[in-house]
Amino acid sequence: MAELAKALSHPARIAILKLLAEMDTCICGEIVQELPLAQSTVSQHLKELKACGLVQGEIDGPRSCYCINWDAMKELRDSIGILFTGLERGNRNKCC
Amino acid sequence: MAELAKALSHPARIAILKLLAEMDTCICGEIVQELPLAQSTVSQHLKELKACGLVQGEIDGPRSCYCINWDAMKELRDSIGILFTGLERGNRNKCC
DNA sequence: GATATCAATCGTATATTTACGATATTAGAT
DNA sequence: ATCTAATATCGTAAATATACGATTGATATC
Repeated sequence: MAELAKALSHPARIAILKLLAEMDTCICGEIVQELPLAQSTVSQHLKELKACGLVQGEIDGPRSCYCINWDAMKELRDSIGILFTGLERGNRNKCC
Repeated sequence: MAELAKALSHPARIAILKLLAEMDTCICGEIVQELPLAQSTVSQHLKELKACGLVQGEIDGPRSCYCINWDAMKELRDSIGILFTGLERGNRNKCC
């Protein structure tokens, strides 16, 4: 879980995930155009997102096609959900 | 949001949050006992969790009392939720 | 006031992350 | 076969994160 959270711990990667989530077409280097980062840097972030499973990649001719792995996103949401069980119970603290 | 995610990006901090969420009493140095880390390290993690608002602290005599800030947790859940709108729509990808 | 306890902070060594330019790789176009 | 465009990878510098021991600070107890 910490691993998945780490993927979300950088603004650039969140921006990438948002882009992929919004565009239904799985863009590739269009991401580079949208972000103020070098191509190699974006490629590196995409690699990390792919490594932890949050996105999938497909080599489509000379260009690459990335898209969100919604199953992994579901897992992420569920695992984070554990932390919020207290919210549903309306937990209040004894002190603080 | 990246800032909050970063707080969750380390196993020790997740462990601390879980401890605080489970025990209704706001423990302090008991956390040190539960984790295989030095006191100073735990203190540092607590400081980070406090800095991003996920936990609150109170100095109670010679000891410190920490507890979860449930409002901040709610915000975290909501902000992360943005990424999952596609899940509710049953999003499927065009490719990959 | 001296002492003990709990926790925060400091200093520091090591590891990891981040970003970039340069280079390599791949496949379509000429 | 060559050239071009889109990406991935490599090498590397700078910044940040992590962990620890040592020290400091605060408060209760003797």
